[in-house]
Amino acid sequence: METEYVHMMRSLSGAYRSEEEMLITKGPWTEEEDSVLFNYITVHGEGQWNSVARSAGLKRTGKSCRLRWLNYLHPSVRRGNITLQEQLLILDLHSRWGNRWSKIAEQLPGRTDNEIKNYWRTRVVKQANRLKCDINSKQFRDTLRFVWMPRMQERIQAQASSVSTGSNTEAHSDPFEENPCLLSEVDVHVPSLSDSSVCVSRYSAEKGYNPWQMRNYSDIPGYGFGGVDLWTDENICFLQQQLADD
DNA sequence: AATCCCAACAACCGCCGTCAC
DNA sequence: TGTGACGGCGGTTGTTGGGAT
Repeated sequence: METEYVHMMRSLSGAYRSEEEMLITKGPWTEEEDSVLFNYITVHGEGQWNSVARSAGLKRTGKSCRLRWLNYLHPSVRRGNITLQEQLLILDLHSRWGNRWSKIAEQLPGRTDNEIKNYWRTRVVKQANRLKCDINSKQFRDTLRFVWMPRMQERIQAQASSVSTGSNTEAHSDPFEENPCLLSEVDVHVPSLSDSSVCVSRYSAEKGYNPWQMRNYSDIPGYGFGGVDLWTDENICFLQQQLADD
């Protein structure tokens, strides 16, 4: 990221190609810039980003304004940790669509493609690296889809039932909690999860687990979730075992 | 208290598709 | 049909804050 210092040095060395380029500010947005952009878009609306930058008097590129608005200033942007439901949905949709971040983001209300991309890289890719596993390998993808995701689903159901019994103290700021149909709505638009359920059964049978006889996933060695973040050492260890078994 | 390391996130860059001229 | 401007997208990098040493 370019600092004011670099900016100044480039100016002095004549590294900028034009007067206009010299005036472009880079790096983190200030509160004042945010305020200017927000007020301008509130009055004039989105689009025509280059003219937004010019007309609002911001020394930013149109692209930079667009990104700042979409990823940070837009009223619908949700801040805070990615919930279990969202994690599951990201894994599910990524298994179908790959790195189509913007498409995946469309299915997660208030989440941006950048946020999802960051989640994927900092959590999932990192864990794959820890497991010395190629993130694109069939082995890793199958394990995620047929072992990991069902575990998450169980966890979500457990969480939901604890909500219904009043034992859950978490704040209800999660759109999926407010509207549990969201997950199934997504399944209307994309291939159903049911195909993976069949495979889960097949996979479990191969591993000697009968999902229909199991009262819960605690019958699977290594099952258990500490906090909302699923990528705990314990769970990674479990994944490692599954991958090793294959 | 100082330093190092790493995770998380914000922002930039380059490429590509679209559209107007 | 060619070309330039613009916007969207995915990949990558820089910054920062917090925990470990």
